[in-house]
Amino acid sequence: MPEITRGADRPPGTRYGNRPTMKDVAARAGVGLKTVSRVVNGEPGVTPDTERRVQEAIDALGFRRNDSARVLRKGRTASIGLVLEDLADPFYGPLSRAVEEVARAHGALLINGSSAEDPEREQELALALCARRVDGLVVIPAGSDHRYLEPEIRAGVATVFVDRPAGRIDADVVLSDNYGGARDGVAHLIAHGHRRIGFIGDMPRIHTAAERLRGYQAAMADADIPVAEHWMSLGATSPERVRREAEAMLCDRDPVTAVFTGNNRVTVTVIRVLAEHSRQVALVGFDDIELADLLQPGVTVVAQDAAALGRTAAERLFRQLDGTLVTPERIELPTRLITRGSGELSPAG
Amino acid sequence: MPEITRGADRPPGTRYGNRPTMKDVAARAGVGLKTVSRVVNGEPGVTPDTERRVQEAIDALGFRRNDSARVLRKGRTASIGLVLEDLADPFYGPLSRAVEEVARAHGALLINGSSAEDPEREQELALALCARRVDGLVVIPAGSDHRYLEPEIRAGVATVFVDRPAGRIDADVVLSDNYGGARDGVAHLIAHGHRRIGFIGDMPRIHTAAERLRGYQAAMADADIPVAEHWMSLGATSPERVRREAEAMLCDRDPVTAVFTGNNRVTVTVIRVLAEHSRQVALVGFDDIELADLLQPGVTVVAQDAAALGRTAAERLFRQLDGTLVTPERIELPTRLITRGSGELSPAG
DNA sequence: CTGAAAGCGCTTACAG
DNA sequence: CTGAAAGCGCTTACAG
Repeated sequence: MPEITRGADRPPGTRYGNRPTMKDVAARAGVGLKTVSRVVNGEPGVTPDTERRVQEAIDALGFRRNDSARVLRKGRTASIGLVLEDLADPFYGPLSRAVEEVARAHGALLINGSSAEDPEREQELALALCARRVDGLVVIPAGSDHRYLEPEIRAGVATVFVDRPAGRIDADVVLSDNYGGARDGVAHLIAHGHRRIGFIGDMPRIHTAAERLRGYQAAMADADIPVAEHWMSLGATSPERVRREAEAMLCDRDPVTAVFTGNNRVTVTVIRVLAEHSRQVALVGFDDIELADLLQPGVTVVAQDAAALGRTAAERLFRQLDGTLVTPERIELPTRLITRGSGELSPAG
Repeated sequence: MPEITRGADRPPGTRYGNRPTMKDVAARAGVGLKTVSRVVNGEPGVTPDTERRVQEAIDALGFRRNDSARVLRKGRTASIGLVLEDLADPFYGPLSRAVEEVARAHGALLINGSSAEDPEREQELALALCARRVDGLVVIPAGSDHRYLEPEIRAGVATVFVDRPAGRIDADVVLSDNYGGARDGVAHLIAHGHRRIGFIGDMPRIHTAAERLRGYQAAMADADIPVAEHWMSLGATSPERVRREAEAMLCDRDPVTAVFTGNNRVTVTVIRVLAEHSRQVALVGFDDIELADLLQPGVTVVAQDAAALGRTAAERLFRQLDGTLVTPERIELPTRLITRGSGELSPAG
């Protein structure tokens, strides 16, 4: 096993000082710098013999082109940034993967960052990515004011917002039909005889949460059902809060017979609460969840297509970079109601 | 709304050509380049008055330092790469997030890439990241020969392998105790009276799959239970194959009374098969899965701590970069048996 | 077919 | 306290 030299053994600040450069390759092959560049980049105009000599020098020295230097000269970095809420959330995994696949198809790398739903952290991250001169940015907004990105967009950073709209700037946005999905989900509960329906969602400043609540309210209004204030609860999706709210709605003097949950995290907690509850309560949740079909009853959901959101956004990003796209648009992807049992329970008593 | 200039309106190849540089700021503020650099980097030795003038020029021009250029001069890029199998897999989300958090604490960005379990793609990705001169690389290996990374490691790229060991090179490795976890899980089934226990796992070339099979075999041997060849199945984790194998084991003339599943994807499919099956069959799965506690029966699992794997690996990576770490080590994190019902069923008949 | 010079946007090392 | 020159490792534009 060859001794592997670690950072510690090298003079500080010269991590790559011992890396061979094109200059080293040129010297060894006895050719000019530009000729090495030609060989490395597969450009034409090099005799087979010269090419062979250069290639030998490359192999002997273990040369690998420094793309950072290349980037500085070329302008484009062939990398894009993705700012999302939390990579660990099962909703963002597929979205992120979809963005990555599109990036890969365009020869670009993907830099990921989690904002943890903190607007300041979102901004810090997005601007750090711009400082690295990513070619484009896919942002799932945590904040509601994105004017800080205007100079970057003007300087040529392609930008697409996903899942939630951009705040106070005109930009490409790819969303799910949150309003329509929630409205359909709640209408489904109403169609099964429910009138006392609770809504538990995420913090009201999050666009998707507000839109889904609006959908709930529209469905209730369409059916002429007056909504009690305490049937609606927006706030942090921590299990503690959701549990408290769900229990309150269920044990009220005036208990709900069905609950519509505003996202996957809320749904999971409410399922737990309902499992401990004696009376059967209907449930429809926004976002699909794994194994939803195997629970008793199966969980009826309004599913959005996370991968499609990511794919659509990334494709628009690269079309911006192509110059094919000029006018910002708002794209809305449909949701899908998947019935599995929990949403088809009729009101008890 | 101000007109936003898109890529299309700019001469090709000069995306950032219109970005102000330190030189522009210097000219506008009437100072030298180095003075701008001092202000931008918060270095001492600038009069308050000069600093103010420079700051004004920065704001007026909308200057943002080009970190790509900075990196070229400084040596370190303050970015690390993570090569994993699939960002969309619920196991890798938390792992990835944990790596990101550690990177963030060290002021570094994270570039993610999915190998899709393809050794060639792993290599291509890892080398592309090296060409970008990431400071370090966290790799969840798809391949079994990582000698291609030797020149990079020698050149100073910190490297840590996670989840599976490196192949044919000496490097830091952070693993779960796959062997011990599987052995304990199978021993748990044996303790509940099972002797006919099936094992369905991932492809044998994947280290974790092989180790878990070894754990299964050890537990069976410890209990003096001879293992029939057709009780063990390693292969692709596609639902089709897993379903076929599970059904074969269950409907055999000599059916198993319990199944040990080798990872989360296999577990999910086997749960589906068992749900359709008339006879109750015990199940213990490797990897925890969401909502496992809410199924009927709850799913007993051998859980690994994905976040801890990521955190541990990333921390070692930065310790390599500090120079605090010199000798490659193999770290094994414990697994945890979580009993929820399915693993405590006794053999039927 | 080949290469010397200039430059990408910064930082380093040094001199005033 | 301040700045001119050189250089990081490439590519571009040009000349031979």
